[in-house]
Amino acid sequence: MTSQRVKLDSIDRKILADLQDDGRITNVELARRAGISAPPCLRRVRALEEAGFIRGYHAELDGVSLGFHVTVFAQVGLTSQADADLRGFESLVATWPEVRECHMLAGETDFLLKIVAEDWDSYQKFLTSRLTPAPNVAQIKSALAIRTAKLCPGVPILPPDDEELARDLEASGS
Amino acid sequence: MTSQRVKLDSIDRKILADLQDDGRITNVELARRAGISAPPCLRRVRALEEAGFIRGYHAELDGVSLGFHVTVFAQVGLTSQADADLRGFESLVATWPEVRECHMLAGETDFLLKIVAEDWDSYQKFLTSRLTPAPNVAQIKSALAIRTAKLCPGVPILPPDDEELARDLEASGS
DNA sequence: GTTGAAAAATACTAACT
DNA sequence: AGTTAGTATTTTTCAAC
Repeated sequence: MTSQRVKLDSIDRKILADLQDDGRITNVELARRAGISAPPCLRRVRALEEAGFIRGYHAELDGVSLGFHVTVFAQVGLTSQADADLRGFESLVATWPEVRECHMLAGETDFLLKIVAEDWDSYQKFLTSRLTPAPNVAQIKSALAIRTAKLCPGVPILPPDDEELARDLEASGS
Repeated sequence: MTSQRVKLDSIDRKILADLQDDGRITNVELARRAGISAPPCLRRVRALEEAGFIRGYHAELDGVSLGFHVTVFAQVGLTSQADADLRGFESLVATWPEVRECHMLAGETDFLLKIVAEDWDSYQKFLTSRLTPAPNVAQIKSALAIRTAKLCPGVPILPPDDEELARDLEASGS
């Protein structure tokens, strides 16, 4: 962690894109795709982890196969918009495993929650026993997701084109 | 792929929960936590992958560090609700890397898109050059996410409690 | 200070019990 | 499902630019 790289070169971007695409790729394959040998590739990965560019690694599970048939986006409005109350709601939501995402929206100072449940009944139970009675909750609008057409993890990081990669490879080799 | 396990026992659930939490966990550590030895643990993982419970593995990247400062939830209404038109929109959206998720919502037959961009300008550019001119798009409501308070990947699968795990371990050992 | 190469440790895979 | 042996990968150490 001694060297905090200020800027990512195209090799780093290629590594990050490949790791987001396949989190269990072997280091040698990752190095081969990036055009460098394995040891410096592993050092770059460790550095990227230490620097916080990589937050972790996760298996992507199939929700439907595991019995989670319902995804709901709930828009929650609060009565108080004081910072302490907003943080309090976020802290409470963080303790509920059904809530997978919690985003604070601009303009109307309310939250968008992505909630995953086994079926509609269990979601209703969560709604009435957890979310509705929570402090500061003024209104809830639930939108059921019929089907998920696309579900990409992470960010739209693009692997560098061959030209850029070749240039940085030459720069790192000289 | 010969044995399609019809039901998951608590050991499988423990394995899935651990893999979702840490996708690069070693097989020996995974086996240790599940209470079985490494080879059968790896066989279970392969079976879970073949059966489709595990869709893949991904590195979780930090969007802000990588320059993606904007997350927008766009609610898109279409003019035509014919199945072919819905599928056509989904297919088009699938080609845009900025769109990370696309969910079809119930009731109003429109879509909720999760869009990640570098800044507000690049989002506007995407909006005017890609989404707005797309066929069948009638209206778009954009909601900017100020901050993301919670972002859990996947599903709320719970690791089995020790009692249930001990029972299944005894059953598998006999 | 970073990269490339080689050796030691570890984990994974495939057999058999 | 557990054990053992073979293979491959990761990790560490060292030399070179």
